[in-house]
Amino acid sequence: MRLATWNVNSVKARLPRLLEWLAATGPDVLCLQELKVSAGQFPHEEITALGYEAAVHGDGRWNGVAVLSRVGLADVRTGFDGDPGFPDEAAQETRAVSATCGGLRVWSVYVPNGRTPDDPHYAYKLLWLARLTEALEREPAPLAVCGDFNVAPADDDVWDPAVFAGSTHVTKPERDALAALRERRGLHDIVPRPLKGDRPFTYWDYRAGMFHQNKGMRIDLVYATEPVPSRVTDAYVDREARKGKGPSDHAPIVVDIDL
DNA sequence: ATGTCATCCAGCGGATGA
Repeated sequence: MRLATWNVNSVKARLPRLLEWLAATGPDVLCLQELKVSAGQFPHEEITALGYEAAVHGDGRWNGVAVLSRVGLADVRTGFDGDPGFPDEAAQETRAVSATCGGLRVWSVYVPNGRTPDDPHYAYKLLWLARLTEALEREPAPLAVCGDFNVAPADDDVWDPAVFAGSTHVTKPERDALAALRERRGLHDIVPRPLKGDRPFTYWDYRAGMFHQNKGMRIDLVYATEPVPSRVTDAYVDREARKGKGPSDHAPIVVDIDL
């Protein structure tokens, strides 16, 4: 199985590149984040034409996630029990969707950004991760949780730790929340190889030539329970998809698994 | 690093979020 995840930063703006990438790369399952469309506006026709079914959770301008599959799409669930919402429980955002694809339970998640550690969105981010952890404990195996976690798990996962000192994505509470999520459900971090450079960054800010200088971050992650990690035959960040005209600011991760 | 991008609402630019 070829499993992939990609924050496309608007499925509408990225559609030509997404379709081209799907045809060229041929993932069996693709998790998408930051669709920025309602479920009704999702380009189902174009995706279906390439042989994929899509489970979509989106409500408009922000967020939005999907699971695309060409190996079956069953037991689709949008959101999860305990999703805290912001600014209150009732204002749930479209940040998680899950489905069973070819025997694998797959989640596509878009963790809240957090903005700054003193912002209410930061507390929301930590609560959201805690509630996600609880929801994942109720999920069957084998399980893969893929997406934009908006946390760099270690200092090596940012281009210069000094630049990020004290800012969101690298704080201890965020990293602890991520570690708890992994440990409580037995999830393993499937670290992809970079196609260039020594570290598998997945995100580079649009500004200041950050991609060109490889000043990136590893904030998109693929977590999976055994036996998936021990059956990975290859995993890489497709930095080619970050190049050229009109890219997302994130690159896809591609994982090949001999299930 | 704060150099861009996408979106919305209102209307061709500013606010918002990342």
